[in-house]
Amino acid sequence: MPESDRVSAMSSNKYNQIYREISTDIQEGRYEKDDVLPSEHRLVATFDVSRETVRKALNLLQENGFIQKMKGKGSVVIYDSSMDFTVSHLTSFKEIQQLKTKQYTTLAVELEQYPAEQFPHVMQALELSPEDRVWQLIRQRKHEGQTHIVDMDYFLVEMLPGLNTKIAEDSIYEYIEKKLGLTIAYSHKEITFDAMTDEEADLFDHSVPPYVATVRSVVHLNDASPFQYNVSKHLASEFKFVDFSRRFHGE
Amino acid sequence: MPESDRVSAMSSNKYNQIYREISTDIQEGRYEKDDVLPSEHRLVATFDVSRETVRKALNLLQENGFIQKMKGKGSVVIYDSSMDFTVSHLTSFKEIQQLKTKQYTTLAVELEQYPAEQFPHVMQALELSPEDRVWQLIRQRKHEGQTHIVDMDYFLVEMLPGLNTKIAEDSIYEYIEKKLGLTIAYSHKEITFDAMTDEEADLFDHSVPPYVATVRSVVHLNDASPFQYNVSKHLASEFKFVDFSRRFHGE
DNA sequence: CAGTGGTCTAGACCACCTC
DNA sequence: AGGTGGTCTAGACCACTGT
Repeated sequence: MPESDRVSAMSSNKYNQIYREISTDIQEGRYEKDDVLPSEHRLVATFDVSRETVRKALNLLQENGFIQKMKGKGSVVIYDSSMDFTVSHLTSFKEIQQLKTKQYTTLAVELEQYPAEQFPHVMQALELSPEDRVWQLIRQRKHEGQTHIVDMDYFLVEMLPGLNTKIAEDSIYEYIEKKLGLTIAYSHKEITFDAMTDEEADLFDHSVPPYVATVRSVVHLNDASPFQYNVSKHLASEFKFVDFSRRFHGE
Repeated sequence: MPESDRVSAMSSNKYNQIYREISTDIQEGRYEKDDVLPSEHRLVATFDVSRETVRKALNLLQENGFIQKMKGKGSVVIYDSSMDFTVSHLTSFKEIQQLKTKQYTTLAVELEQYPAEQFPHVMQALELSPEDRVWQLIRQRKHEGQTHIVDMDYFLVEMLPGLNTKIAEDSIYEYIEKKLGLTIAYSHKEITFDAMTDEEADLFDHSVPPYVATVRSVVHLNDASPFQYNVSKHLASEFKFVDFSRRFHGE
């Protein structure tokens, strides 16, 4: 194999390439809000692919909030690059939200192994036996010296044997996907607002208001196995969650 | 047209029918978590459709959190009917969340027309002119005598000329979709956490904690026009937002 | 009417998993 | 090797939108 085989995680099928090309055009302003994309027929000619392939790309654009397709009219751009997509770190599952504006420094406060039975919620969420060993990782996310987020993460030790505080302070997801070759597929999240406990008040330097937005999530891999249990406590006054949803028309 | 034309909003294309049939089977326990669905080949035979049609149905099931497809293996059910999908009213865009457990009574506190310039945020979100007239609708949602949610809604008057408090206390969405024949397509939501204002404290009967979860959303129709601006204030201690997200693999 | 997107088909080739 | 899902094609017919 003489050529570069370093395509990495870049999906290289045709409809994904078309999706990336058009979404970049939208994000960089070559298409503006309310513009109409070229028709499917025209895109078929432009990209020299079949219509179904073009349609897959357009459906991706629609699902991700870039366009709205309209029968008889065309595909209209609905993404406004001037919109506010600032959002708390943890909601990084949605592409748009990768454009995070705040710079955080991450400090690993604790990284220890425990038997799973110490954390019944984790045991249940990750489908563990009481004697399985889990990492408990606690991290502070600071912005301008102020702790905005406290993350508590739980992983099965045997899946992440080499975890250390350096990795924890860089990017765990990069380690998981690039180094271990695992693929993250989906997650369930729950957001609630809670009064701070005393320990939390310490970690947040006794900020006001004494409330946190709690995001609990279970992250699953490709093979549907639950992989990570995360409890992310956000200083309530700094928390913002942004969501784009499509109406479900199947009932 | 001799036959019943009363198909209403029930999408009657093939892949939607297959989607509904299988999702019902999952929700009613005929498939359980970790079961593997029949293969695409088998479903093609069962439903007597082409493979792409079966695949559209399976993709819908995957997008909506019912299954996870795995290359070489099959489609595994990941939906657990025993899971907690209780959620605050406003997040009703996701199908799963229709199974709301709490019973709310709705009281329309105010329904008045104003010039749009009174509400700059609304004017901007709904792309109105200052002199456009908008409805302001304020509703309390009560559970066991306690106000849990205060909704403030804004609509362009000329789009909803017949709005009245009876409709407001029943279902506005039914009125919009069934009576007016409009189709809701998508929405942007923002969730933040705020201290109550004095007016809000009144509407919430001076509950503790004096904090609310604020969900601001702009709802768009089929033709991409912004239709509704909604600010939903939830008593912080009663608020819970549930999200299912798929990892985006296109970058 | 012509142009648009929505649905559906029958077949092909590939990559992945299990035996 | 045989079964699974992933991608892609070329073509068809339909429903909706505009002129």
